[in-house]
Amino acid sequence: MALEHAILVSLLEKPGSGYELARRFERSIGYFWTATHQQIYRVLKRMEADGMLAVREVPQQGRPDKKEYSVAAPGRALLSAWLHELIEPESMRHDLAVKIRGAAFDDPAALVREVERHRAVHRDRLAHYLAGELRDFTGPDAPTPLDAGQELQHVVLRGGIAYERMTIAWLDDILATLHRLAAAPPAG
Amino acid sequence: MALEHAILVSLLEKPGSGYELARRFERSIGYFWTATHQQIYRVLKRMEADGMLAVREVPQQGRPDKKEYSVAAPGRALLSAWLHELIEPESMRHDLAVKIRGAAFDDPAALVREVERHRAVHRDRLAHYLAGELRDFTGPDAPTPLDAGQELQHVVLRGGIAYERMTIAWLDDILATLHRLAAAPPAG
DNA sequence: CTTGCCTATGCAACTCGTTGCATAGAAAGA
DNA sequence: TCTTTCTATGCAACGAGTTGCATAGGCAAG
Repeated sequence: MALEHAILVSLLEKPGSGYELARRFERSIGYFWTATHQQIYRVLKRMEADGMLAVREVPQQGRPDKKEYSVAAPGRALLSAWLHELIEPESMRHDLAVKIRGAAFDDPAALVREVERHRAVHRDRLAHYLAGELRDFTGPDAPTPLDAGQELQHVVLRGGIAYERMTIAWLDDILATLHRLAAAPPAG
Repeated sequence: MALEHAILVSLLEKPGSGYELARRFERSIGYFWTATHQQIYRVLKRMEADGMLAVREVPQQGRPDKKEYSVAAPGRALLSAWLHELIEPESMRHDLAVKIRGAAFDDPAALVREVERHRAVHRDRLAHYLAGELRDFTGPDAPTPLDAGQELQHVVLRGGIAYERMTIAWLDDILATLHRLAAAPPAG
């Protein structure tokens, strides 16, 4: 159950509403975790009922009121306990890999456009991460020196960058393989 | 719902029982997808009821009988339809990244052992993948030339290898960052 | 001879995560 | 003016995935 923990971290970094959290999960936190607003609202409600979070109703002008959540002491203790637990390393979980192995029983060439589409998405993500890195950590407008929290955010972002670069190189490898198979005589 | 598709691919590569599938999901298929035996049994039962799979009772000596599943024509059509669909690229989803950002609100140094543990797991996985690559694709006992299915399995395995290498490099980056933070004065 | 592991299948209960839908006021563009 | 988009929250239903437990014979180590 890591969504709880991701929410705690995000709210410690900055308190906010469910809606704001959902947008963060499309951006910085979403580099390594995704969640829809329904999931977030549901978990926020449960965590608040359990005393992990505090809520504050914030009236707004020209837009609906919001509920601003922040981390209460028990929530902080929960996060701390989790940080000291050992968690299992995760695997890749790529639908695309299933498709590629499945293509052996169908038409491999039909996958080319799909792989190219994925490549474009990952290329855009990489560009987005690199722009964020320049803006927040390595560019002229970035704070110097970085504090511990920023250093930790930066190393996570570097992970996202490395992941996208690796993925793009792999997708290129897949495309080269598909083209080789399409060019070669179809028997073995 | 990709577990269905992963099962179809695995059964097309070789028919087998739920138990055998569960073990494959710990190995080759598990490079990029995981599933427990309960999940697999449940999905197999549903897919068989839907006519996607055929079952054959296989009596065995010295061990319990097993149900050997194989892909029926509708299952093959289902897989083919999925292969021609466009799927969304996935994100990383690393618990560890959440922990690292959370460490800013706790003790960063306490994460060192956890990161080192993950590094050891990924190092072992990489060694395992490289051994498999040598055995099945690049070594002297590998078939030459590879057929299309083997080429596709190889490119998926290369993805796993690239992923593990990238992950190990990132974990080293994290360790270096944690040591730097521990050595530096704790203020900003 | 007892404990634990391997093969083999399965139920029950639960949480996690997705999809579709609904509400509702404000702003911006066609 | 009409439609779309943005902010903001939420329900209902379903499917995906996890955890604990149960059964049951064979095999091997202590």
